[in-house]
Amino acid sequence: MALSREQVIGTAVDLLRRYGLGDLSMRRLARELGVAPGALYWHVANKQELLVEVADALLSEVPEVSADRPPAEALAALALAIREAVAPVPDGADVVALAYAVEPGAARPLREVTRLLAAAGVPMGERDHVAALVVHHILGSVAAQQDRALAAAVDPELPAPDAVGETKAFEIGMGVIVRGLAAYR
Amino acid sequence: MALSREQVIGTAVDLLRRYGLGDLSMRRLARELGVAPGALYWHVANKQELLVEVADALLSEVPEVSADRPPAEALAALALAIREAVAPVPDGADVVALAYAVEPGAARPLREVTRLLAAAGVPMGERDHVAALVVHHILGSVAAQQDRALAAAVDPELPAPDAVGETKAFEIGMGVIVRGLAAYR
DNA sequence: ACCTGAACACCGTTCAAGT
DNA sequence: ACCTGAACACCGTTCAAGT
Repeated sequence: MALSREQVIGTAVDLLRRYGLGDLSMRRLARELGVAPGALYWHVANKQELLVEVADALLSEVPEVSADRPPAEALAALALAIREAVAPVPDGADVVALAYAVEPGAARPLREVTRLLAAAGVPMGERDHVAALVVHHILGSVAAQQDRALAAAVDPELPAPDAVGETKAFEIGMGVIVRGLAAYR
Repeated sequence: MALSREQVIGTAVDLLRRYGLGDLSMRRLARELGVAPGALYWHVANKQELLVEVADALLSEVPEVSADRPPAEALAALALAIREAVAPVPDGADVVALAYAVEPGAARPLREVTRLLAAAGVPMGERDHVAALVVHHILGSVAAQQDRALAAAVDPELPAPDAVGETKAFEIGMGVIVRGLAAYR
């Protein structure tokens, strides 16, 4: 049976989950699928397009946030949920950051951030920029954690990041943002 | 005369300033210096170490912030200064983000962020995490701007980012953080 | 329509051997 | 001490030619 675009993206997600971005090359992906490297270019235009699709796949797993809470609280919960979807995937933050840079509003959970900011009283002209702050905090914090995990794997002298501590650190920053939003009410 | 480590780093900075990360390869750098690729490895351990040094060089240009202002105001000025040092260098945000991940406190301006947060009343255990929020906002915002600039260069349909608007967008996010810090006083 | 084979123009890193 | 030459094990992308 012929290769499909979904199959290409799905295997790319698997490869990322298992080995990280370093092993997600077009050639390695082709080998995994049992085809020649050139075959992939019938299904995706290039590697960048593939990575955007991979990021969308990761973010599609973020659960929808319940609407019956105060917006600031819902925002904190959503940020945590995005974090939890991206953090366990090696280099997940880098991949999502690339996709967000290319098209900020492509993935549903990221659009939801903007929607909650609207509900929190952030005016139109500022919404997207505050959303960017929230997204950069999520991705920056996850990327830093993942870099530390990588460094600890290479050099056993270094301490491995502990998940609870990292989440706490993230929430401290998120708290500053949420308190900063109070001024909009 | 023999090659020096400073010469290697300096030429790497030049290459980054002129052509971006895509053209800052060890082989291209060696060609620029008129040596064989292997020669570089006498002066730097590997490419990652080189990039950390490049990031330090970029950040060393950030002017010191005057101490006679209220800390929150000084922090906003410092953030803007860091932004202005990194933004004109293609892929500058990526390079500095890598260095910050490897050793967060290595560069002076980044340590200064933490110092100003202390002055703003942020307690010890939270300082580094709020500093991370500020740094991620700076680097995330610059990286997004640089990605848009790249996209516009490739596809002339897309609008080129305008520097004034980008700075305004950055300051909106920075304003949220600064107001969030007021709770610590 | 979908894929192969082969090529093009690259990478980072290592290391014996030279000066 | 410092560098060359040459190799190793890779990259992303293109494209004529095949089925």
